[in-house]
Amino acid sequence: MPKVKQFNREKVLEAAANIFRQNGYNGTSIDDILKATGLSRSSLYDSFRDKHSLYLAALEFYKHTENHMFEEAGKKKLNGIQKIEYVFKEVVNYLATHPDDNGCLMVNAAAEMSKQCEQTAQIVCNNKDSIEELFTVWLDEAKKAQNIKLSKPAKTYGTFLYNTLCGLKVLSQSGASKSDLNNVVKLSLEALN
Amino acid sequence: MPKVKQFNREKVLEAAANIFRQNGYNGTSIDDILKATGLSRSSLYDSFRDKHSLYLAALEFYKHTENHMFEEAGKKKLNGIQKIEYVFKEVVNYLATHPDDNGCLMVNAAAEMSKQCEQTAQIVCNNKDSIEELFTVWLDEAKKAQNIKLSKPAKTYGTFLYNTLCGLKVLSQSGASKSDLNNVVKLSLEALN
DNA sequence: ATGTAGTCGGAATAAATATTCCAATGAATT
DNA sequence: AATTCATTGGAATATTTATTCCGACTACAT
Repeated sequence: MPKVKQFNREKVLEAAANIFRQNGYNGTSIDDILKATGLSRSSLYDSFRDKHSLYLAALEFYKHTENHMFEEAGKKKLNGIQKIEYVFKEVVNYLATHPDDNGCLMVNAAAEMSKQCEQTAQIVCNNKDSIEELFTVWLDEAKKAQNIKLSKPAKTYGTFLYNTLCGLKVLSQSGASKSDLNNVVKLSLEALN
Repeated sequence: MPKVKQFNREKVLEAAANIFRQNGYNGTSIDDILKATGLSRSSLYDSFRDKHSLYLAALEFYKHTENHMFEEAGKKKLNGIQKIEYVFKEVVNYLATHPDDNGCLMVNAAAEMSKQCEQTAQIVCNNKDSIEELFTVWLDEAKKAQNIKLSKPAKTYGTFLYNTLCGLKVLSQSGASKSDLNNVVKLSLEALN
């Protein structure tokens, strides 16, 4: 049998996602990636085809990571509203405690790449749809349990909450403090009537 | 007297801002800029120093353009709330009617450059502060005129509205429809109690 | 008309870039 | 121990990049 893989694919994708998040796609060189992932040049091209394919793989990985956090929230013994609160608390906490991480790879991808790369646009769009949908499900859950009464379709509020989420990720890159972010979350949640 | 300038500085900055908005800083080459602005290579370096300085100048120009629209809203015979409504309507309309413009240069700069370039971070931060402040003034105005009663400091709502604004600019790059954007605005404005 | 000084076009440069290629390495099976 | 083959390091390549430089041009005051 041949030599076994010396690197862990998930660790590599995580490191790649981090470096792309910091510098953007066009701002990250192959050498940057090699340094960040510890990969050899050959391994990168052998296992991930090229820089662009690695970027898309890292973006997908990032999406799954974030979705995983959302699904964890979904499994908790909380009502719909509390799940939403939990998710926003997690996001704000992450943004505030990782000031050097340059926000969110997905938002950065939407800003930098969605008009240059159709595949990125697809991932960004799918991500929006799935998170929006998750919010919507939780809102319907809360409505059925009579924790809340929505004067509009739940989907409308789902979009609103996703908009808040995207805003937070930009705001954290624009010099906002943690209490700023918390206040935004508080007002957004109070808007659910 | 020497030959007079053959190009209009504002037009150049506008064209530069547009191409940077579409491709990002690192995604835009000098050749892209020359094509977009009609400038000669020599003129670019003579009049704008280098690519990076041109980027910062274009970002400042973009900021002034957006601020101008906001100040126009401020001059209208509208109450505070109506001014806010007007501004959001303008933004949504622009985003929806310019699908190829890749959103907002300021948001894209925050995402792509704020961690790589201290000067960009400064401009982004100043922009946040001034727009937030404008919202806050208008909210205070509306409160004084008893068009609204705010249960929290006006500044808190100002930040919230700026967050909504940033969200909209990301959302429009993530496949959201115009009615999605309108619904987000509607819910955000209803949150002002 | 002539001189002046900023403008322009494009060649030249120098550096950075993504990607390919190949020989050497090393882990696991036989 | 020998064989196997993916992995690895690094040199080599080809392209793109930002920037500089210089000669030609042109609009204006004299």
